[in-house]
Parts: sequence; C-alpha cells; structure tokens
Amino acid sequence: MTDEPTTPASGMRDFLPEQVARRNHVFDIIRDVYEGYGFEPLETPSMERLSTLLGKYGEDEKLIFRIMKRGQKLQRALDEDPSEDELADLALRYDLTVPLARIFAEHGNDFPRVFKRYQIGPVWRADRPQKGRYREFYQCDVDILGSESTLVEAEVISAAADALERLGFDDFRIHTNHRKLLDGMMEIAGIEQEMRSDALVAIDKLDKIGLKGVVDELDERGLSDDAVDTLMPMLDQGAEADSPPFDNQRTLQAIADQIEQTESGAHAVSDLESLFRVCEGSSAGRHLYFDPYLARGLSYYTGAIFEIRSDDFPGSLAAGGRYDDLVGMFTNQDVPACGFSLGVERIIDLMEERDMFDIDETPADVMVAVWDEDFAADSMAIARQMREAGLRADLYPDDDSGFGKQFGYADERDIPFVAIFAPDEKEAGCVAIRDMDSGEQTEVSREHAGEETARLILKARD
RNA sequence: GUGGGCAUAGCUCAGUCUGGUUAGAGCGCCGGCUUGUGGUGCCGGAGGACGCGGGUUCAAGUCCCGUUGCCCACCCCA
Repeated sequence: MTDEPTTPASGMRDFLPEQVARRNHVFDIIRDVYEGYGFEPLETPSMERLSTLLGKYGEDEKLIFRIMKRGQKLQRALDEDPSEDELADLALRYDLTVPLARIFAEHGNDFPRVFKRYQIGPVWRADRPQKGRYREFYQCDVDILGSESTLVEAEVISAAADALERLGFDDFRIHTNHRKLLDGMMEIAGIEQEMRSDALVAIDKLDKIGLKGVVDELDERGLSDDAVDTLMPMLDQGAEADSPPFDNQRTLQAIADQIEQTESGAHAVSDLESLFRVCEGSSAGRHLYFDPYLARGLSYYTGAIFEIRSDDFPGSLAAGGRYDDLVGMFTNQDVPACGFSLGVERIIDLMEERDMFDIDETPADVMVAVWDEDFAADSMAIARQMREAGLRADLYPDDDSGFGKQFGYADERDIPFVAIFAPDEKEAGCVAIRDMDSGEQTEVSREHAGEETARLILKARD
C-alpha cells in the first residue's frame, strides 16, 4: 500500500466503458454528418513546436501546455536565467485550427483548390478546471480553406447545426456577428486600435453582466465616455428578442445605415446580408441569430464569427469563424479560411444532464458458459462458431464456477443470452441457449450452433 | 492568476454548529437458504487510524492553524 494518488491529473478524466460507448456514439454521429458534407479527415500530432503556437491566440497563450526541453538542451537553457518559454521547445496543441493552418502552409499544393477537412481529437489547455471546462478535451472541427464566399460560412455552421440536431438538440441559437462590423463601430466611436480587443472582451459579456455591466466595464477598461456613448446605441439597435423566429435582415438593416460609412463596416454588412440569404436554404437557417454583441476572444478571427448557445448551458457549445490571415502567418500565400468547432465535452455533459443517451451498451450478444475444465475447449469452439456467424460472443473467463455464478456474471454485464454446453447437451448433441430475460432455454444443434443462435437472437429482437 | 465551498466504508452521503462509551445508513461486494440456473426475497459477513500535518483539551471525525486535492464562481474559453 502506497499513498500514490489514483485519480487522474487535475482537469483530466478517465472514461469507463459505458462512458466511452456514449462518447463514441456522439463522435460517430458527428463524423457521419461531417462526411455527409464532403469534409475529408485530417490528423495532426498532439504536440507542436512551441513557436508554431505562440502569437496566434492572443492573451490565452499563457494557457498553452509547454513541454520542457530535454537533456543537454535543457541544461544549457537552465544555465542562462531562462524565461518559461525558453525552457520549452514543444507544446500540446491548444486547438485544431492553428495546426491546420500549419499543415496547409506545408502541403497546400497537395490539397484541392478549396480544401474541406474535419478533425476530431483532443486538445489541451492549462486552464483551471470548472463545469464544462477540462484541461484535456475533444474538439470536432470542420474547416474550409481557399474560398472567400459566404457559402463556406453557411456550410460549416450548417454541418454543426445538423450534427446537433442529429444528437437530439433543437433549442440552440447560432449567435452570429462579424469582426469587421465591430471594427467599423469602434472606428466610428473613435476607439484606437490598441483599445479594441479590450473593448471586445467587455462587449462580449452582455449576456452575463447586462447592458449596464458592459458600459461599466468599458469605462473601467479606459474607454472615453464619448466613445461609449457612440458605441452602445449602435450595438443596441441590433438588440432583438433572443427567441425565434429571428429577423436578422431587419436587425442588420437597423445597424447598416450608420456602419456602412466605414470600409470594414460596409464589407461586414455585405457579408452578413449574403450569409443570411444563403442560410435560408440550410439547416442552420432557423437557428441563426444575429447578435451584434458577440465578439469572441481568439485573435485570429477576421470576418464572420459564430457561437452556439443553449439556454441550459453557461458558455458556448460550439464556436468558429473566418480567419483569412492565419495561413499567411506560416507562409506568404494568402489563404482565406473559415472553420467551426463543436465543443463535444459540453455537448456530452448536457446530454448526460438531460438523459438524452439511449444506446445499446451491451458488451456482447451472447456469453458461452463453461461447465468444467474438460468442456472448456468445446466452449471455446462454440464461441468461435458464434463469432463466425457474426455474433459478439463472450466466453466465461473461468472453468470452475457453477452456472449460478456464471449467470450472475452475464446478468451483471447485461448480456441477453447464455449458451450452455454441459454433459446433458453433449449427450444430446445440442447447445442450450438461455434467454436471460425470460429464463427460457432453446436448443440449437451443436454442429450449427453459430448460425442457429444468430437466427434465434435475431428473431428474439423483433 | 483571484474568491468561495467540500474532503467520513468501493460509491452516494449522515454525524461536525452544542467535543465525551465499540463512527452510522443506503447502494455495492462476499457467503448461506439454492451441488446444472441468475435477477426478486430472507439471513449472515467483510470493509473506516474520519485527506495530510500540527495545535487546543482530561478527551478531537467534531474546535483552531497550516497543507494538499477536488468542486463551484471570476478571468478567459469548447
């Protein structure tokens, strides 16, 4: 006995078989939907060079899990009063988007002119854990590189909306805004460039701290009263009821007149108009909610931005947007890009809370019992016949237990049938198949035990 | 990085405020009733130096200080 901890490291989780089954169920549906849109799978390593990740995320960079240099390099670094970043040369990936930009910069010529990819995998953030927030969590990303059309925005949010609907969600909103719209507003309000990201953070909090809260926070962050007085009414023209049906076009028009005097504002209005129009034909359409207060923290977004929210969950279930300059940070070429990421952990948490899982978690279709040591080879042979007939067959893992114990084991694992081959059955040349639900036993021939059992089970399921 | 809450059996928790004989419950686990047959029932059993360290006291699971871990909130984010 030692006092070594047995819980996973902070913010990390173990998954028991039942949980894995549920998670896989969710991943399977999402993958199926994404592939249905023609997205191709792409995988990148869990670790990246630290320099690849630095400078892409803004403030959040401090949450990147750094990996220390090793051996002599570490010694050398230690010798010269190093900063945290000088001690590390690698890092766990912080999201799936920046690695995508890197791989596109490397392999761009190998991809089609417009490249649609999806990726499902874990990412790591050194955040303090909290409800719906983990240090290791899966993201399910779709991204389209190489097109400036708003059709691309429409595709990625539709894929996400379809996936959510397939998982059983209905009451979610896709909050939509545009970085350039916010830029235009801030320009009109005379907010200098270096204040703008601060302003965005405050604006983004509307749903949490309310209108007055936003005004106070803008004030605290050092914006002039003039700027705040100009900015807030513009934002507020966009305020509409946050339940469907949403009249996004009208909301946009209310803002457009003023905002179109700036170049970026005009660009944003035209983008959003086009997006709203295109989406009318998509599954995202009825969920789309133009929200001028949506800002988003990540610094790489350049155009439309999105966040999916449900009233039952604090924070967002999914997020994304256009990031036309990210690939350019790795190579000279300009590659327009837009992506969307489902926060599956939060989706799964919410599904657990709402008891939305309804899946068959049985680990096997049938368990083959073992009478004694002398019958063990026969039991193995029967299990093999069952598997060859396409059944998931489990073999009782011991040869000296009574049937009572063996049935208990099958019952505990929710295995619906038990196959029995003991002296009586051997005598009769049969295998007894016990229905664990009813207790009824049916005999199948020893020779064709596989197919006959498969038929029997199939029939019982109807 | 900041604030708050919690830590007692394998699990979920009572007991702590108002210190005092062998620390409880439910569930789970093991055995028996049931030597070719489970689930339900009845009977029995195992399992805890009360997170860790120190202090106060005749006496600490209970009060005080520290520490670690987890959870929740803030910041920020999927």
